[in-house]
Amino acid sequence: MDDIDRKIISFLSADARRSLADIGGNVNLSPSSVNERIRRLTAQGTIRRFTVELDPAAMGLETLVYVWIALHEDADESAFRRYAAAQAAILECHHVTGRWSYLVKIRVGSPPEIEGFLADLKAQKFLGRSETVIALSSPVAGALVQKDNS
Amino acid sequence: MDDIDRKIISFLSADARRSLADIGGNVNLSPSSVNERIRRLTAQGTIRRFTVELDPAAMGLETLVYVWIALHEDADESAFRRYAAAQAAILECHHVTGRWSYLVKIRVGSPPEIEGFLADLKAQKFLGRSETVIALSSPVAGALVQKDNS
DNA sequence: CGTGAAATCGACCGTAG
DNA sequence: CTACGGTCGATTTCACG
Repeated sequence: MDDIDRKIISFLSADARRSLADIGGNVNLSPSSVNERIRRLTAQGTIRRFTVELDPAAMGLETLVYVWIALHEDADESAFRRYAAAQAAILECHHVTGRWSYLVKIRVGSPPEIEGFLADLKAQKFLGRSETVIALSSPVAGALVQKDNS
Repeated sequence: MDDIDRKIISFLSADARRSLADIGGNVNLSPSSVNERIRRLTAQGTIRRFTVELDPAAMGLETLVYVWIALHEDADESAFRRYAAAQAAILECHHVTGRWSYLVKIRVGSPPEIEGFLADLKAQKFLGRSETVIALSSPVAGALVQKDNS
């Protein structure tokens, strides 16, 4: 991982379809050398995948919500993790320090859908207490990328 | 936005380098038709960009942190938004409902670096109160994609 | 890491439904 | 308005120096 690798990653982040020749011109390397570096970065997992960033509104996911969760005291924690991974609406789920045990980030079409999400969590007996925080606007939005289901 | 568009987006999400012919074979369309649809999805902004998903550890960003922020009472809110957008460590910044005004998601190399981040926020006179939450592990991690600085 | 050849791919056209 | 097939230039890829 040298400086050239970082530059290549930066170029690919901005536009993953730029040609090897184009990238090579910017880092003073031949197309095949750039190709070899990308191949290596991908093979060793530094680059996880080539993907597309999507517009949440166009995907019908305009409402961004964070839910703090304290698990029900006899909830199966690994079952909860599997549940979280399988739910399409759950973009992130983190085990966190502080008063709550999990922080879950979800995207839904509109605020009323939050209720169904919480109801399902409750029906699965995972939920102890929770606190819901809705994002009103996002000065820094974060990329919307579909979950990796591999 | 029909069902074929959604399938194409799903294929591109999993691997944005798949050939038009390959995708076309899976959705029963000719390569040029697939190309036309991707071109349209990109032009209308549904696909924002082609990019790469990165391994946080390989990028030296193993520590994921959420910071709740209540702005200093005479902080310039739009200046804060510009600051947030410019900070490389800030992956997301949302104006939220509830007791706090902003929720900020950052990634740093290690926990000690959080202190510097908070100190800078304070030095800029943005910070009223704050509460820091560290992610211990992430059952559903969320894609790491470099910020779009366009 | 660079060069050059070969295979593959994507961009563009006219045309058709 | 969207899909198709064919052509051409560009791009990736591979063996070799």
